[in-house]
Amino acid sequence: MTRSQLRPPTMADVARQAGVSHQTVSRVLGDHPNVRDETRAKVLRAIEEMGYRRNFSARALATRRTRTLGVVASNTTLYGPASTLFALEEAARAEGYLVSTVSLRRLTVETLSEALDRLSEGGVEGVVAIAPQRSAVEALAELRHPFPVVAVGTGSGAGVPSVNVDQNLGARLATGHLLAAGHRRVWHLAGPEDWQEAVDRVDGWRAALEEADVEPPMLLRGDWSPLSGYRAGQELAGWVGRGLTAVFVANDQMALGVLRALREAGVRTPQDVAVAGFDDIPESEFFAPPLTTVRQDFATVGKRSIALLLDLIEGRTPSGTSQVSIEPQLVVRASTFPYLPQPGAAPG
Amino acid sequence: MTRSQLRPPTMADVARQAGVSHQTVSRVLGDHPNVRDETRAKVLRAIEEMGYRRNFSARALATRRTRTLGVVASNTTLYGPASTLFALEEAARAEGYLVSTVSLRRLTVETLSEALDRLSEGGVEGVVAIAPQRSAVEALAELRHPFPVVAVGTGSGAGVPSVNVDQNLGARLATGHLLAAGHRRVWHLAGPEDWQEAVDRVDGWRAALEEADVEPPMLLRGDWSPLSGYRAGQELAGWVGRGLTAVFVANDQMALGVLRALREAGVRTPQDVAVAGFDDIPESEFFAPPLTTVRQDFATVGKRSIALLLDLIEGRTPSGTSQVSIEPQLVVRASTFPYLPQPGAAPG
DNA sequence: GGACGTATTGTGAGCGCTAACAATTCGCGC
DNA sequence: GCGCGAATTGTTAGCGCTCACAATACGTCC
Repeated sequence: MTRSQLRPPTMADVARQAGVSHQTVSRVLGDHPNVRDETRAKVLRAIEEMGYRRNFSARALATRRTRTLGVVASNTTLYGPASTLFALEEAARAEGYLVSTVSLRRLTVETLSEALDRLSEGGVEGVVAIAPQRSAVEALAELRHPFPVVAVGTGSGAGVPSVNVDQNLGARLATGHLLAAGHRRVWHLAGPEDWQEAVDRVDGWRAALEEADVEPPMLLRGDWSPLSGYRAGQELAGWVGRGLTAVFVANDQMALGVLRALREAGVRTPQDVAVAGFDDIPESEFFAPPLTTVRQDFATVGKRSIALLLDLIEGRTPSGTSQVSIEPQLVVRASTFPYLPQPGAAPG
Repeated sequence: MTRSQLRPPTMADVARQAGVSHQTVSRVLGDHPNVRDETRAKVLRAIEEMGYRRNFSARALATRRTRTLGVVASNTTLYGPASTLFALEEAARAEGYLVSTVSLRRLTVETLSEALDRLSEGGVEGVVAIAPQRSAVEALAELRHPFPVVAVGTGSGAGVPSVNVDQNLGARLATGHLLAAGHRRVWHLAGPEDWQEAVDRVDGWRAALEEADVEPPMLLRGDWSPLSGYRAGQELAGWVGRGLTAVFVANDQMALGVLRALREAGVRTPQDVAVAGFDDIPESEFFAPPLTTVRQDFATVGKRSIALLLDLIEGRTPSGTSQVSIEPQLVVRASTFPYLPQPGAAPG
């Protein structure tokens, strides 16, 4: 780090300083075996002295590899997408890849297409698309891109390689848990219709009821937000005493709103109405009361997605058929069982 | 998109097909003015036909620009970092840059240094480091890197260009609000000591009290988590009736835990104890009761950070002196004023 | 001591693009 | 019909690296 010149030093500069050829420098940097220790030391010293760093673009051009993956996501401040994003980056890093992200406010054919173009121009070797909206799924299948794409959260129906948590199973776990606790019927506050996850959770809920030979009650819709949950909760409160004793809410944020609306209406949870959520956001354990919910293993989603994408990039796996499914897990807390876990009892 | 060959088509291929020189193709792609319309059309047609896409690495090598920025962050599943990340990417995209992210579990000198190295190898032209831990700040100042770095959340003390929300002001707003509401003293549940933001909030809290000629009560510490807030809340509950009527909690998640502990202890909020938080996470409005808190404008943080970083990259601004400060905003809800906003009244 | 195999180092040719400059074409006035 | 400037197109060098191959050095064995 002695000299500071306008142009950063090149491999040739280092080679000259070390008295070797540029190729030998390349070998040292590439950890090739056939370099004499003495030579290696000489080269490393020169590199250190000059503060040399290998030029990314030149390397990428020569090797035809950028070692960069792209991720397209939306709603990245929500717990689920943020966790998935984190897991993806960590998994990619473990495989020696860098991740370029494009975060969309809204996921439409246009924004998705634009995002893929951008990433393409940015030289990514493949893309993971966190695309829970159904519209996005179709777009993904149709759009042309010069690299493989793995979808996350699209459900397994699309003709695109994808990785998903089994939402249907999660919904059945939650609903089944409420039925097993003795509730005759279980209501459902669903997410937006154009979200595949919302659809799958509705299906799972319905399946669990039908299996128990119960007629599904009226379906309520929210938009994932606490506010929409609050409004639905006010409506639900009107059904207390008329057969409503248990609600399965499609995510924890809406469940928070439901809990609040019920409380305001003088309805006790879980004594009068039991409430279960979905996602297990970190706050759920501290809701009033602590929320029974379904936990998704985002770390595994990230790892499997990257693994699948790299398989596709290396041509190890035929595109189009690969579908990975991951099991969610029921977390039972006081909102469905008064005598169960209090905060602090479960790991924070 | 007619032919599918092993090697993707190059600019020379397109040129041949269009019957022009590769440089003309380059001009068309670069939107140069001096190209005849007819020629441009010919070239565009060839590009379309062959599904040609400009090679990122070659372009970057020739121009010496990757148009990629790096971001180092930690705790990216928390609302604050996630929001900042989102804002940064959006701002960078608006300026024509792609963002590569490295998300750390823990921010230490080693992990930070490693992250910068990775990003450097990834060819970024500059880096934004979301580094709220004080240890990270020192590391940033010392580490050598061949590109400019802008710090976010480090406070303005470090010798590094940085962008910060004025945490001290935010704490004074919250504390002052409680004092103005008639509380004699205001307690404080602080964040971890090694977070600059926690320190600044403590300072602001103290300043507001001193200005009102009030002796600061005992300081409590948490780790930002709801669980730590819950435990602190249990302790606080013991002080009710002995001078405790108001608590300023250093973030909303801990405030959630405090609210829960107080409720369990039979302490009413805000009638017995008023509680204010910090961050304004989306859930705050639906806590029981809705939480008074301090909102940070992450979108502005993102925009200003990217603007500063690009200034540094272009050499428009001398490094080392630039400090940007952004004002936070008090959001008053029912946890400090019983007759104030109910959920649904404020925008969702 | 010479031949042969192996470890080590060097050389030359791209990778696919842009920048600088050279060459050509075109339009127009006289 | 010629000359000139502007518009348009082509040519030539790299950008800094890796890959394939050539060259050299070093041992070892008979």
